[in-house]
Amino acid sequence: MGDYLSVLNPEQRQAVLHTGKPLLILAGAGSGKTRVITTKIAWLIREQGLDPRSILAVTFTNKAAREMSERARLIDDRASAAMLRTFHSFGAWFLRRNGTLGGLDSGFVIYDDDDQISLLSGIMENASRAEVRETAGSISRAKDYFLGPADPELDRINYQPKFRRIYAAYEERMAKIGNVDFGDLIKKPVEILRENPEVASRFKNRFRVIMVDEYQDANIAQFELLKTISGTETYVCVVGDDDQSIYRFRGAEVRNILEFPDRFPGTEIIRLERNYRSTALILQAASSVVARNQGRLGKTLRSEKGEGKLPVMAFLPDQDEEAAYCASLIANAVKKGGRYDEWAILYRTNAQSLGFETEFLRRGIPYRMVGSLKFYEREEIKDALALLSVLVNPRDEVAFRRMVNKPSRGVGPATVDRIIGYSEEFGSDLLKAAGALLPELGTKARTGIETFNTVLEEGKALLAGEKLEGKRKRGKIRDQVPLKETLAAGEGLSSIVVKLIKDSGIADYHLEHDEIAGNQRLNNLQELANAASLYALSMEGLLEFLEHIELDRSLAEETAENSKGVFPNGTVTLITLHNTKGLEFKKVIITGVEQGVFPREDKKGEDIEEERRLFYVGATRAMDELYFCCCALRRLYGRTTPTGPSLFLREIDKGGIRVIGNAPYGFGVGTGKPGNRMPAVSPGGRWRQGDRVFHDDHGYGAVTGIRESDEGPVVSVHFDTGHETRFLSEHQSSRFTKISGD
DNA sequence: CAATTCGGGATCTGC
DNA sequence: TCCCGAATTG
Repeated sequence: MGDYLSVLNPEQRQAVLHTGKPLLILAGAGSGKTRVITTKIAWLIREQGLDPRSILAVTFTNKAAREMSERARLIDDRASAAMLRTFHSFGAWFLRRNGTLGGLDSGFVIYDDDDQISLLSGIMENASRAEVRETAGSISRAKDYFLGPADPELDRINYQPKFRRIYAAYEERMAKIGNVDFGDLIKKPVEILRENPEVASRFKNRFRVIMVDEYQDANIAQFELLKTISGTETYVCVVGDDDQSIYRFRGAEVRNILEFPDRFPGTEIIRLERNYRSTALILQAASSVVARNQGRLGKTLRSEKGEGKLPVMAFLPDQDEEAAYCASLIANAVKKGGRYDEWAILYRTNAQSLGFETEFLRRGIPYRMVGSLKFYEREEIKDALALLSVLVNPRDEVAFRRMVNKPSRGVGPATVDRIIGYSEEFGSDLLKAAGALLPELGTKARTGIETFNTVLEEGKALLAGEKLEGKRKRGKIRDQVPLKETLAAGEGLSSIVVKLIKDSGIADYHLEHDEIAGNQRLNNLQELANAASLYALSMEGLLEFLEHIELDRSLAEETAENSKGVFPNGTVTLITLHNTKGLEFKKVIITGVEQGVFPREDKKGEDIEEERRLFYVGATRAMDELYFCCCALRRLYGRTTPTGPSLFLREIDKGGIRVIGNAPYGFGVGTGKPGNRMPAVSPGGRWRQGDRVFHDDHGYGAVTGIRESDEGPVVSVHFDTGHETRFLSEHQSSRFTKISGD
């Protein structure tokens, strides 16, 4: 037996060697599940003589898919022929080949949330922005649950009677356009497979082994997809951890993992409970919180690393101090010989990253931000992508609307509506409809449409004629471009990206429109062109490029990161808690662990359980050191609000942590070091008699007293208007702003 | 049609 | 606080 098996512990080996019945691997954080999956793939090929092409491994993120592919290949090269994809990319792959069975042309573009909202706002004409957003969310959720507009159960998603009608209209519109949204990437394949048993059996025969990673994040539609492509002979193996299910908000269904044994009869379960990543004290802190959840299978993680250092709970006055504290921790550690890349700063929402960025820039601490680089959400990038979308799919109403009059070409909304109404006669082809409508338009609109059409036609010609005259044409185009040297066409597909953004005037538009960031915007467009250079200059290449962008937003991050230069000690990672899934760091600081921030104020019931799992995920990223930061004041929505320690901090075993700074009154701990007391905390936490306060309704006032009650400290306030009030410092503090005192 | 102003809402989380 | 869309204005 190969020595690649000897590095496994008994449970891992058991999981790798398991065959026959369906298998559910319950893998705690840091228990080596990726190693198990990759080893299993290699083992199946090597020892079981399986054709790699008959193995399908599904993950949720592209990062995970890439990592898995690399690691499997390291053990056995043939693993590269196995199909390793995310659920969504598998769906897209399926639809490109079999979409016609469901009335879908293979040249579809994937709509993201914004596009979805744009499309929907055309249907819900009088609705507010928020309402459209909400409805778009409902439609996505419905698709996650595999519910169509006619489904009786649809009420559970959105009980409004009109929702069905809107959902149906949306589907109809989308079908006419010939594109798909994220939900369709899962839902449509299932529908096609159900309606075409011969296709389904082809898949059931092709895939002898199907593995699903992070199974706790699967939604109902994804479960259905798994069901429809796995036959009686297919070996199904799912790996997951119910404690790490953090995507309920987008339809993930923990029940999938809880009920897996029922849905796949004969399932065997293997638990991986040895944790190789974190110290025992870190696991203890993480587990003591997640253990409060009701709906969980329950498992005991044991550390293989020894007790380690006490996790730290740092209480800080405000978010500026929080950033300063983190910066000092890191700077000191690096001074002692540590590396920047040992550290990660975790936060609940992207908005929290700003303070750290400022502080790190000021102190010269190198950092990188993961995930939040909303590169593809930038206006100029979306514009360029919309142009490319119209090129591959001239029925793309959303993209057409966005770009036909941008920059302004005298094509007003009335004209656009006419074109769209007229497009029926041209199989919804908007470019053809616009062309046909030309004679009826005024001079301004006519020249505008002509320009737009010409740009796209030339683009199309460039795509189609590449083999014959690609080189010659490229030269010519470069000459006619008015713009400075800033945008350079490179290899392959990048030439067409550059051509479109120049000729359409979008590059100039952004350069001039935004005096401050104009150049940056141009750089971003260049970045997009650079990314495109990896793809072939053809329709297929363009489709691949667009699909990659929609499904894997990390693409631009990597290029942007490379240009930053090399740091000898690496960079600190700034990252949202959600984005840390699957990652690990030596030292982790979880920031903003305050009630109202994490968990957010509006979370309760099952949502709180999900936040707890998120806490668990974050804490178990840490290998050696773990810190929690909790501020007494935080600026939220531009307003400074008093905040209290998160529920989760209260749930941690106080024996297993070290406290730094002033824990609020009633928190249950003094200061970390006995005998070295910090100044006594005031009753009522941050409130003291004599403090000046401000209240939105009553204006200015002063704290007149604090007394204890069953529910915690009660603060009395006398307003300058004469009005008297009392509030529970614990719960209602957020309505009062302290303006003096300390 | 573009520039300016005003007011309200937003910040979750992400394939 | 900031950003975006709608309304207002030139």
